[in-house]
Amino acid sequence: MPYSAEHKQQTRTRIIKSARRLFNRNGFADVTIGEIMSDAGLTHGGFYKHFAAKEDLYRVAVLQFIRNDQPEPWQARHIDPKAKGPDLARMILDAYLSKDHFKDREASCPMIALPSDVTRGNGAVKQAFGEVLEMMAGVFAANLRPTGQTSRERALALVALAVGGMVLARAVDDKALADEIRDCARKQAFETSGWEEE
Amino acid sequence: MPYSAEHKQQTRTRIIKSARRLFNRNGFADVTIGEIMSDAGLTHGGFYKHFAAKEDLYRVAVLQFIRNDQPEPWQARHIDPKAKGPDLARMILDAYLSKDHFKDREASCPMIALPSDVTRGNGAVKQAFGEVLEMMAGVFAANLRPTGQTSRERALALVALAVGGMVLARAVDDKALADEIRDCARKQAFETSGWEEE
DNA sequence: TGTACATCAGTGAACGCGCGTTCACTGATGTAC
DNA sequence: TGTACATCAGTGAACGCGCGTTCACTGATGTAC
Repeated sequence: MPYSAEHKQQTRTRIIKSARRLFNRNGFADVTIGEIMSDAGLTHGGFYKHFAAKEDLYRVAVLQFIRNDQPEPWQARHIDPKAKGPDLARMILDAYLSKDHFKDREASCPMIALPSDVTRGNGAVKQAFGEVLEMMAGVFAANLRPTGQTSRERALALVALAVGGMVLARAVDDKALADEIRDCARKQAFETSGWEEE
Repeated sequence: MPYSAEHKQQTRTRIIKSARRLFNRNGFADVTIGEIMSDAGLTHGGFYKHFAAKEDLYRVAVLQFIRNDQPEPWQARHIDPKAKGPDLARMILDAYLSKDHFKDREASCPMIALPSDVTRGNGAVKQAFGEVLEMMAGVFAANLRPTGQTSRERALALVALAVGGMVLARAVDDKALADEIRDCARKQAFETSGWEEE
């Protein structure tokens, strides 16, 4: 066997990381395979030794966010890895609506960076998107006390509120307005969840 | 003067309308000038008698969509033009989170159809985006009783919840999940606003 | 009124370019002996 | 230990295609006389 067993896997991981950053920043259409491979320190031709097509990599790149075992900087700054239960849920919400997350486009959650791209994407990509959503909703639901609505219902609404707040904040020109939206979404999210704000 | 004075203006308007619908559905990159012109009943070459470049039309089409004060079908079906106050606010929320709006991609709110495109777009488009947001938040705020938070704070959170719910519903593959998200966002929105659900 | 003319919206072939993808090749590596 | 070999990740030229854009042309129209 030429090259060690992990060699190809490592290269593949490098490509995915570059892809995720570039797709996150510029969307699917405005990133070329050449750019991604060059960012990963390779040439464009080798791409097809790792992926069948550009769309294939796109799907994997979206999933990289939840498959990634290393927390992004904006997560690490707000989430204590030892935390559990409502504490963990509160920290995840806190990180999600943080200014750190707002600013770090390349490493941000794909639900914020790529919603309209994914909407127009193929089934596989949308399915990957759904997985991200379900994972976040799952953590929330596990730590909500049901009120009039079930905990899942409130968890999904909470995800919608957090994602919507961040998407709008990013799409707006006025920085003060962006902060205001993010802040209002955060306040309402803590009000709805009942988790104690720090 | 060949052709009547309005002739060119009418053609231009026809191109913009076609462009708006197609961009809304497919985004900037995946719509060709040929498609737009063909949709408007013309051939691609004539495009440059009306616009300097594709990007120019994109800007105009998005702005026209945003400034359009004629209600779309999905709005007309849920909003009584004579309604005022909390009734109107409730109807707007109802229309926004409706299945009609969900399905009508071509005429839907740009905050749902184009968020990531606009995020990567220029200042003029982002500013117009902010105008829609403020208009929607304004109607909500005027009809909310302040609780712990000001009515503006809750209004912005309400917009975030509605937009987030719709964006996520659209980006997901599973139709049942899409309906579920939309439903949860709706329930939470009515819970938060205090307006009576129909 | 009719006719010659000027204008310019609209046509469609053509061009240049960049992209995704393919492919023959290279060369670094692990294995066999 | 050294050497011949097989493998296959990675290279980079090339291909095909579709797109935005250009351009010489057409023909419908309003105007001049």
